[in-house]
Amino acid sequence: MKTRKAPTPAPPTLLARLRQQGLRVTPQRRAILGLLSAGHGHFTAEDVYQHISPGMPDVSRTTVYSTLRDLVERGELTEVADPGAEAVRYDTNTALHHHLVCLSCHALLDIGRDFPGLRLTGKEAAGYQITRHQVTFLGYCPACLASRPAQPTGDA
Amino acid sequence: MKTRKAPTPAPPTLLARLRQQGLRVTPQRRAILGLLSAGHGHFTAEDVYQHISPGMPDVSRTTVYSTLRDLVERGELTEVADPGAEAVRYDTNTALHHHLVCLSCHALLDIGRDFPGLRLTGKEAAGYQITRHQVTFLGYCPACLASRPAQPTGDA
DNA sequence: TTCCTTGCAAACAGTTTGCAGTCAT
DNA sequence: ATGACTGCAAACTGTTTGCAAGGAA
Repeated sequence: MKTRKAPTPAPPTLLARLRQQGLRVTPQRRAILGLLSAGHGHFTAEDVYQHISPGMPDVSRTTVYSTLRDLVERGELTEVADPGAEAVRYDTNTALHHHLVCLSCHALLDIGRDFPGLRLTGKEAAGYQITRHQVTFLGYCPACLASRPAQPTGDA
Repeated sequence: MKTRKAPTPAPPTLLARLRQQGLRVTPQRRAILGLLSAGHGHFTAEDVYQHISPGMPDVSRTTVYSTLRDLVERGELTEVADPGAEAVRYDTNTALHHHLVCLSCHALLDIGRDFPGLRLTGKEAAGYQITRHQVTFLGYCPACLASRPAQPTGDA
């Protein structure tokens, strides 16, 4: 999709940022980061591996895992909390946002805004230093709703 | 703590509820449910196993896992979402509440109230049937704060 | 008696690690 | 040239499954 356009000056990409942190830019990392930068998605390590394998037959899962871990450590990626999920999913959107998750198929949607009033009292915080908060809406996606015997509309 | 008081009529306990659903009450289940009912905690399967092993040397992890799964399926237990956690943690508090989690040691605190305004617009919900929501506050617990080189107070 | 439940052992999925060769710098 | 990075294979952890014996109803 990106076929040698005019020589635009390279923006301070994820790649550039990592290079500055002393990480070496290898073809594998280039591929992984390229995928992650391509759009805001939620990938599992396996997803990443499958996506880049075609164009890079030699990649190993090991490298994918280690690169993802490096990115998380550097705050360029966050892990998505999803009970019942088989594998860890990584979120390329590190800005404050929330999620809507399907309890059945684990489809994941971003909710790109924050909600006011999500603050704990000093007592509730119990000495914790809170760095962020995350709201997860749980439910059933349209597809799963269609193939289910109608969920009760909720009893609470 | 509960040492044979006056013969109060047995309340509709977890145990009773399960019996009604056709589940058989075995000593193993009695032990597991006893632990879970004892207080509102957050256990991993291994935790449960370790807790009941002393008084019941024959329990197997298999039974613990299968019982926990049954309980989740029946809505008597919920899985706690915690990115970075090694194992699934089960929450005996199925009422609407939220969590405060330590990013370092994964200590988990209940926030026993809801927050107003946590509703998605129809557009945001995108056809999902939302059944519940969950707020997770992430940060560092006092203990981890003490053993860390002072976290930045937060840049946002 | 019936068949749900248990526990063992083996299977599994996701992820991590040890190590020697390779490559970015 | 140097040491970070890679990839293979094996190790590991948490969890699930197959199956025969056992126990609740």
